[in-house]
This record gives sequence, structure tokens and C-alpha cells, in this order.
Amino acid sequence: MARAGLTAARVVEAAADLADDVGFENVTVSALARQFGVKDASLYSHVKNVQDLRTRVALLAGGEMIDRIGVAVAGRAGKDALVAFANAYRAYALERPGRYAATQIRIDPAVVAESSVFRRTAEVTYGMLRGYGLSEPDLTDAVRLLRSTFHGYCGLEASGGFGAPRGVQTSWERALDALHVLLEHWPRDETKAA
Amino acid sequence: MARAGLTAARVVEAAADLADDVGFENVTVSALARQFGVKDASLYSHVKNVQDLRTRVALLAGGEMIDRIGVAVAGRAGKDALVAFANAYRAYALERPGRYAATQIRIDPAVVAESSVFRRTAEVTYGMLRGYGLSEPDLTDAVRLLRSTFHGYCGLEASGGFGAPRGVQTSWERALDALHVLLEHWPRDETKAA
DNA sequence: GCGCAAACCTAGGACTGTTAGGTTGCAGCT
DNA sequence: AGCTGCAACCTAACAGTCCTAGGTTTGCGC
Repeated sequence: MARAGLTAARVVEAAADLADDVGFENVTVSALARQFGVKDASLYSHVKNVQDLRTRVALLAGGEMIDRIGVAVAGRAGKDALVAFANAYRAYALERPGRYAATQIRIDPAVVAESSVFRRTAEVTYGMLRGYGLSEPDLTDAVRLLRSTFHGYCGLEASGGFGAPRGVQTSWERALDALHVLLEHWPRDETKAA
Repeated sequence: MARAGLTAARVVEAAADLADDVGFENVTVSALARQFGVKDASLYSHVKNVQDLRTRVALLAGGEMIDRIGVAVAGRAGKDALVAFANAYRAYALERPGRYAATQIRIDPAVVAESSVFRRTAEVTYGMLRGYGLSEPDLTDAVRLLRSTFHGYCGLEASGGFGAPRGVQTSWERALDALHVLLEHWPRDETKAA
């Protein structure tokens, strides 16, 4: 019988595609094996367990996402950069819902440490804010606020949390306007508290 | 044999407690039955299926949460109200992580329509913003931004998303300062777009 | 063409979700 | 006290999922 030609990378990518199709919480070892026309047990040569599989999908998605964002913000500054970052973020979340959901799971700190995804994400995010002239610790606070807002907005949008008729796209643009104003009027931390 | 005295409400409450203990995604029919010293099948007299169980936990948690928030913001306005709302929100998320996680699941719109939780949530949230003098559609945009930010912040905090040493509590307070400034400088929608 | 590592399989155990249908305890009525 | 009915609870069974242990095959490098 012809072999499926499985490989760790191929399995993870298929899992990511499956997540976009049926939702991240529904990517199961069995379903994945079915896609390849292979028995469940065969996947365990390439992936330790479901936990491991999900972590890998998360890292794949996180890498793809920050790459797209990085391209979008390249050569931009100030509000231009903010909007480009935010729109690339949201576009990814809407286009690849399963992969985006994967990026939200808790990941083992040991894995985080040896992956480049988080470093790149931090670099791009801090870089985007460069034009606003913030310095630590305000910078960290601002990054956290922005991440929270993007994360929260896309999460609520994806889960149908916005019931009112007002257009979600319009609200998003308004939110970006507001965040831009906010970054320009950022209440500076006089106390330099740690 | 002495009966456990199960009831739909009691089952749901136990499920919520279990969620706070072991995480919402780990509340399972079997585990719940074990807690009551009862067979799995017995629970199906009180709850349609896991989906139904989770939805009920979500509604319970959502109700508890908005009640606590409502008490916190009562009699306050402006920044006072904003801070009270936000702190009550975050406190609930931190104290009852399982219940809070439950509030984030997607809920059948039919259920949403006939539950009072969402109406109350909207009332309290819009009420909190009254002092800032916003009017529609800016009001809806601001509500969405705030909800997203709180939701996103607590989600990231709970999943360990804040790696840097800067205190999470301090960043939170700074974020509230910033949001207050933002609401006072809200970029008005001149076009009255829908 | 031989060997070996990787790819894939069979078999099976443990847990979870769910249904169908049976039994039993308890409240209230007579 | 005895009956009755309903709700609480049970047994039995099946399907799906995760995972392990150990066996077989395929294809690539020599």
C-alpha cells in the first residue's frame, strides 16, 4: 500500500488546516489520522501526544502571524504602523480562525524559551510603537494594553460576541483611531515604578 | 441507598465549582458524576448533554459576574465607575477562573435571546459610560473597545501571556488610567456612519 | 541486493459521551 | 398503612478518543 509520507511538519500543517476547517478544539488525533488515511497510532511517531500537536500548531500559527504582521508594518511609523499591525493581526484571525485559536492556548514556558516566535513578536510589537516616543515602563504597559485589545476584540468577534447592528469593521476602525489618540496622550509614569 | 438529591441547579453549580478547581475544559460528565458519587448516566436527567451543561455554567457565571460588577459601579460615575467596573471584572476572572472561562464560550443565540444576563450586562456597561458624555454610535464603539480590552487582558493574564517582569497589577492600573484618558479624548464620529 | 531506520500497522486498555430501558425511593393522597 | 406516580438513580451497551507496546513493511544508502 502506498504510504502517506507523513512527517512531523506535514502532520502539524494538516492539523492547522483541519483547525481552520472544523475549529481548533475539534482537531483530534483520530480526525487527523482519517485525513491521511492512516491509523491513529501512526501519528505518534511524529508527535508526542495531543498536547504536543496543539503546541506545534500554536507555534506554526504564531510564526505565520507575526511574519505577516512584520511585513505589514515594515517601513511604517506612528499611526500608519499601528493600523497596519492591527489590520494584519485581525485579518489573520479572521482568515485562519483555527490557527488563530491555537495561538491562544497556554504554552509550556520551556518551549517558549527556545522558540523564536515570541522574541520576534516582541520585537515587531515594540518596534511598531517606536514612533510614539514612549519609554519603559510605559512601553511595556502600552504593549500589554494593545495586545489585550487586539486579542480581546478578535476573540469576541470570532465568538459572535458583538450583537448590536453597528458594523464590526467600523467599530474596529474607530477603536484604532481611539488607540492612536491614546498613545499620543499616554499618561506618563512619573514614579518610574517597577 | 441514600440519594444524592441531584437537581439541575445543583449539578450546574457543582460543575462551576469543578471548573474553578480543574479548569473549565476539564469539567466532564464523568468527573461531575464522580463528585456526586453517582453514575454518569444519572446526570442526563438534569442536563441534556455536555454542551447544555457548559452553556448553563456560562450563564450562571455571567450572571454572578455582572451582579458583582453592578454592585461595584452603583453610585459611581466617570473614572470611579470605570475603575470599579474593571476591577470587579478582573477580580471575578482571577477568583473564579473556571467560571470566567465559561463566560467566553460561544452561546446559542436562541439561548442568549431568552436570558436576562446579556441585557443586564449591556445595561450596566452602557451605564458605566454615562459620565463620559458619549452618544451613539460612539457609545457602542467605546463599549466594544472596553469589553475587548478587559476580556483580552484577563485572558492573557490567565494564560500566562505576560512574560516581562513588570507587575501585571501595575500595568493594569496604567491601562485603566490610559482608558480613562482615551474616553475623555474620544475621537468623535463626525460622519455619523452606521 | 542488503540492511536499517523510518513509516506504518494490529491489538488492546482506559476514559468519556450518550442512549435505552429498568428499578427504587419519596411525597402526597386516600 | 397502603397505594400511586414521578423523579432520581441504576445497569448495560456502544461509539469515539487518547495512548502504549510491540510487530511488519517500505524505501533509501551503500
